[in-house]
Amino acid sequence: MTTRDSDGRGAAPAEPTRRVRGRPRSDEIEGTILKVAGELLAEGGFAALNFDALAARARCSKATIYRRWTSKGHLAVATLAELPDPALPDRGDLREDLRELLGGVIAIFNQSSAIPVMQSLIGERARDPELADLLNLAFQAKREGLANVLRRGVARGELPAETDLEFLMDLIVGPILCRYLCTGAPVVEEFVDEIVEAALTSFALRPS
Amino acid sequence: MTTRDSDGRGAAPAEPTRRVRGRPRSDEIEGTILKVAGELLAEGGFAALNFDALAARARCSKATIYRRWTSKGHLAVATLAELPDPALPDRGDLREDLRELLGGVIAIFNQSSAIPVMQSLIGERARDPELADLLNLAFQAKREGLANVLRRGVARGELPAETDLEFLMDLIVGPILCRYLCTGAPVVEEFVDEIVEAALTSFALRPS
Amino acid sequence: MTTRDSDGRGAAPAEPTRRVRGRPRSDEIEGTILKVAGELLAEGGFAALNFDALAARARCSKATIYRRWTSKGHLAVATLAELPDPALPDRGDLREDLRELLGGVIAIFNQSSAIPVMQSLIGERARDPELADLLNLAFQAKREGLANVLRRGVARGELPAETDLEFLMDLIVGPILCRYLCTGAPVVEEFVDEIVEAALTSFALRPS
Amino acid sequence: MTTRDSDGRGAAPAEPTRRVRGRPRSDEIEGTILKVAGELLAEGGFAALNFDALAARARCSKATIYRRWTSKGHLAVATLAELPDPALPDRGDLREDLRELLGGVIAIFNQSSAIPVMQSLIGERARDPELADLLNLAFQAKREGLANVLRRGVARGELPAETDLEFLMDLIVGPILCRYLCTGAPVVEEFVDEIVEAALTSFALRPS
DNA sequence: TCGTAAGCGAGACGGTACGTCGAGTCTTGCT
DNA sequence: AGCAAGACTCGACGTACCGTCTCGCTTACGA
Repeated sequence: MTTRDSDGRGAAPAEPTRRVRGRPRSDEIEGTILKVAGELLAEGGFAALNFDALAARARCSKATIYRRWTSKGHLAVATLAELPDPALPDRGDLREDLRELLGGVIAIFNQSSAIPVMQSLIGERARDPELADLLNLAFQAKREGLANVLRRGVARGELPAETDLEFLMDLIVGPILCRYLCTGAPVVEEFVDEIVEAALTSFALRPS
Repeated sequence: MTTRDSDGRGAAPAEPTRRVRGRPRSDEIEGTILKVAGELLAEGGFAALNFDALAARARCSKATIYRRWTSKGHLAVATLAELPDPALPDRGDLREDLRELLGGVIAIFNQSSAIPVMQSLIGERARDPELADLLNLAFQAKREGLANVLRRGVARGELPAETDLEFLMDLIVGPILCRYLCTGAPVVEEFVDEIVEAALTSFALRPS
Repeated sequence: MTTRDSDGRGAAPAEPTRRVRGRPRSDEIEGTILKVAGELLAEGGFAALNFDALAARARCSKATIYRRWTSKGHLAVATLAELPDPALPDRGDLREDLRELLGGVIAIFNQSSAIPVMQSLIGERARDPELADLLNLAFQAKREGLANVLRRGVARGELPAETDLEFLMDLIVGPILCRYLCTGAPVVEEFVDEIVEAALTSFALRPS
Repeated sequence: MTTRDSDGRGAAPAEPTRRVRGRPRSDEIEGTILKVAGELLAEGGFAALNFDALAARARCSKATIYRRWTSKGHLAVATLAELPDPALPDRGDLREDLRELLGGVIAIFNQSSAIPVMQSLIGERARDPELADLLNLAFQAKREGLANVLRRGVARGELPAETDLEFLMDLIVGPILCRYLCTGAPVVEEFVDEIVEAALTSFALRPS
């Protein structure tokens, strides 16, 4: 998800006058910038995401970057959105689905450089409300997979119909984020399993 | 808790020659700096904690600040440590104690400007490992109260003796931090109560 | 005098196949650009002659300008060449002719915005030798009128045949340029008259 | 003559509280900057006077330069002021004195890189009125030597008491500047001698 | 009449310099 | 030795302009 200034008009079907005047922006450059930005972030975290260095390594000019993303934060959010999403499991069992989904998520996080990036972005929230919104959107998107799994659990009768899904998600996601972002403690499969157990114990109708 | 470089208090018994050469440091200035730093942080977050501005408002020189705290991060951690600690409840009931303790904590956080400061500090973790350690210490200190309450619950037989307290604390603290730091959602009494209920449902021997 | 790249006027006699393929350049735009360029120069000097702003105000594209003038300097020289030339006097008396010619010149300069433009162009000489040549041509053209008047003075016997006209022109033009370009002092009729007197005193055979 | 923001208090005798607080500005750096600036100007004219390059070559930071001179123009004027002044001749004869003084001046100019610098500065006059004032002061200072020689000529009776010295100076200096700045023609001893001859023919009481 | 070469508006592009700002350090003279 | 003041280095920031380029459209000649 990039932050082009001219987007978000929302699903215009059969875009008739979509052809804008002037030279179109280069998609290739956009990809290169995101790739290089990801590399820089992986190498040295948010602090290393330096527009001068980025421009030099992407062989483009700073203006070309600023034309697309108005700040380091926006760019970092965009690289975050490039992260792969884990496969959505659907095995017919809530416990199984949760373990698989969360296992996939932490596998992706553990072997990417996304954690320091997220930490830095949280630091930027304080100064840039627009970035905060962007970040919320990104978070929401990431939570959507979890919401789907839980909704299926409700449909299957594994969770009560009146379950407060938002709270349940906080309960599941919170401890993971706490380790990733605050304490820096390792997040492993067993930790996730314990969380799933605790959540199901608290909420599930038939704790198997 | 400041981070004087020449700490080591408590070691020298009967400090007779404690009188060092030269002019002694002014305690008054130290308090002023912390106060002003807190104001700046409250006004504009970590970004507003600018040493030039701070020196000007505290009517001291930058050197005087650096002599005490070696970086912005250290200073911010110090202001965080100035936050009051909630009273440690001990009513003989785990549920009551947890609700009171956590309620006190969120009351303090909700009416201070500590949240953006913590967000910023998490952002700094990525760049400064030394700061990360400092921050961990500060976190640990804050968790100590919770650990005490839980330990008393174990002693009273409300929790199994083999309970993984670290995990339980992650389970309790995680959702709160998740809201404070990531989603920015409000943290109210009801939310805390739900967390306590869920935690006790999962772990308590007699869920009352 | 513009600086079309496809100049070569005057050479081809009876240009039969002069008609090139493709859409011909718009003369109207050319005039508009020169007009707007003159306005910009008058408003803020050479620095204000900004191709982006110029294109916007002339409602044309930058490419259209660059197609005609290869640089800011060339364009500025072109606007300078748009200045009117004073009438060439021929009253049969050198003193009279000089006073009239020079009076006409300073009248034009005083009420145009050409001075800051010339100053800026002199500044560009240092960096762009090609522009320097262009500027020399423009200067030469402006001096030609003066040369004619002086040559008629020689022909009438008012000046010695062996007079170094180049030097005499420097002597006459120098003080005026000195004021216009260096000191910024006002250039009025009396000043010109004094120069003419001094020049004739030094060079004329019969100082009337 | 530098352009320190805090100067011009004018000849306070026995400056008592002249000692300002804080670290004093480094004279050494100031000299280095001026030297390097002169080199850059000599190498590539005003366009090469690039603050980044200058800072790199002078091994100082841009802020240190900006602290002293607020723009390229100011800095260039300062390097101009570093030019040596010719010896003030006083042989008791106006013609001799003028030839020697002007010969000295053109010798200095011809073997320095001051001409393109002056051209560029004239270009900047148009945009920066403050610089224009600075430049006028510098010009005035340079003219002072000539004014002294002429005043002595008046005192000796070689020039009429009522001579308009300002005009006479324009007459002498104008042609030289014209060549240096506008036409780029060489300025040699013979040219200066001709000017002196012409000026004396027009103004001197006893044209020797 | 229709193809095609050039002109055209729009605006993205790589470069380069700008002037500013914040961090952390250093250098004065005074206390 | 601490202190206020303020200069210092370093390096990123975001902006602006230059001169070039790439689009898709328009114009008018010539086949």
